[in-house]
Amino acid sequence: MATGRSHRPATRSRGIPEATVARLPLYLRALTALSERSVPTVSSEELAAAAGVNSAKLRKDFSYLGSYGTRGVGYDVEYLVYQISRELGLTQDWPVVIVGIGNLGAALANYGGFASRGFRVAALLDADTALAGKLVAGLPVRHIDELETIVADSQVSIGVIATPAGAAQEVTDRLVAAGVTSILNFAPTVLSVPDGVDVRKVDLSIELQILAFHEQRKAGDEDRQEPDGDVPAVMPA
Amino acid sequence: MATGRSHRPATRSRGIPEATVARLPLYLRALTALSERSVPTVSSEELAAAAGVNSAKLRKDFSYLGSYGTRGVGYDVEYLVYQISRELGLTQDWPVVIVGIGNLGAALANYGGFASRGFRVAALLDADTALAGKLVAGLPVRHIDELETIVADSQVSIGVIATPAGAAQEVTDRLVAAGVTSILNFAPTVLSVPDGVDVRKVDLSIELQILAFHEQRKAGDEDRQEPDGDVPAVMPA
DNA sequence: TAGATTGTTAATCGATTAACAATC
DNA sequence: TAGATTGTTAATCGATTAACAATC
Repeated sequence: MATGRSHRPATRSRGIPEATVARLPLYLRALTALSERSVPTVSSEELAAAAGVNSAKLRKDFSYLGSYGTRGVGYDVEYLVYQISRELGLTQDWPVVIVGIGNLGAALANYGGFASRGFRVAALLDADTALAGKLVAGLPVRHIDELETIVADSQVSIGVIATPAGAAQEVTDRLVAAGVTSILNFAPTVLSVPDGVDVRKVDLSIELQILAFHEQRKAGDEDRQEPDGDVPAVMPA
Repeated sequence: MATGRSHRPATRSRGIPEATVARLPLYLRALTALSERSVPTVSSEELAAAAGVNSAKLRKDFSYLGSYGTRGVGYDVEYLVYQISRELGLTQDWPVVIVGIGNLGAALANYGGFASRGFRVAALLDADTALAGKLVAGLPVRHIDELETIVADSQVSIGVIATPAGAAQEVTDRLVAAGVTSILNFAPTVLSVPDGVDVRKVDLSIELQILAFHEQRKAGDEDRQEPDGDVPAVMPA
């Protein structure tokens, strides 16, 4: 979660809360849909509904970006799309490499939402020499040994890891050494990285376990009269 | 996020914080690794390091589960594995259906972490009749029209959506109508569900955008002298 | 007993939300 | 002007963290 040094000039008080940053893409998606339907303006209430949050939260979030709305009217859709895109850094091009072109890596390479938002797949890398040259999503798979060259040549700063867990740390180390400073990790491992490198993790198994927890509670509430709270099968009463 | 009614008997004060629930799978994974190496006990400090959190947080988290440690000694690995598994509901079997067997759906079907934690793929479903019968991860793809029967027959309460965004809401409605009460959504859409149904969302595009935001800030700190803060290309100076 | 480490307290921090004055 | 809706305040809630007494 290190965000680098924070010696911001008081341009206009920086520091957008993480929770807000995480919701900006949600707003952007809803706004893009409105834009495609040529809707000119939208109220916080409507937009919040489309994004699945409450409107007070949305207005608070937007207040960190500036005053981009008009009281009594709402927000100009196009203008807000631009402002949020700019704030998120999507007005520039972000070359990414995907490492590990198994089922998941291929799925990611084919994912449409990539290109549409300033992200460009600079290369697909895999350790399996048998894969080299094979086309996935129109791009040739290249060997992992080309990692350093590609990251340097294409100025890649974002890496996506879709390797097995066992390979993830080594790949991370190589990416970081080559100059990558943001990593999206799909491998089920905790990665260690130096300060200044951001890691985000996507973990199917964790999400399912969280669902199971809540699911179990629902079952406990209804079926049986609660499968016995805290006391495990170890103790007498 | 609805967790159903909460008329808990004061068994021993329920209500594990969401943030804690979300970390239990992390601890469990670290503990499982220790268990495989036959490590008998572990301190909060060691386990926290392995899970990538700080030890105060870990001890606080565990305190919600009960007093499963021994002062001066640490935690018994096997016992803790069992307690956390039980708390998460992983001591029972959870049949899940995966809907949408494209690249991503296939990747999910092949994902090993599934079976290892009480999750069992009850069926793979797709709307494409051409896919029907094809084996993916050893299971035949079945037509989406079998959804209702399968959910009922296999007592499926968890559904995984890996369809295109356009199909996700309809699939959700059918899953919910058929009795599914937990949904893991990989489609980039906000789903609406009735109370009592939990939805968790995994969104590649959102994760990348969050990384881009931080990446942009790093670049702004070092390269240029900050790409001009708030004032867009619209205004003069 | 001395050393180690848990479980809990209390302080702090960050996020959410309702309410409403400002203002289009 | 009257109605609508933003932007902001302030209260509340939940999560994090350091510190340490309890206790093995």
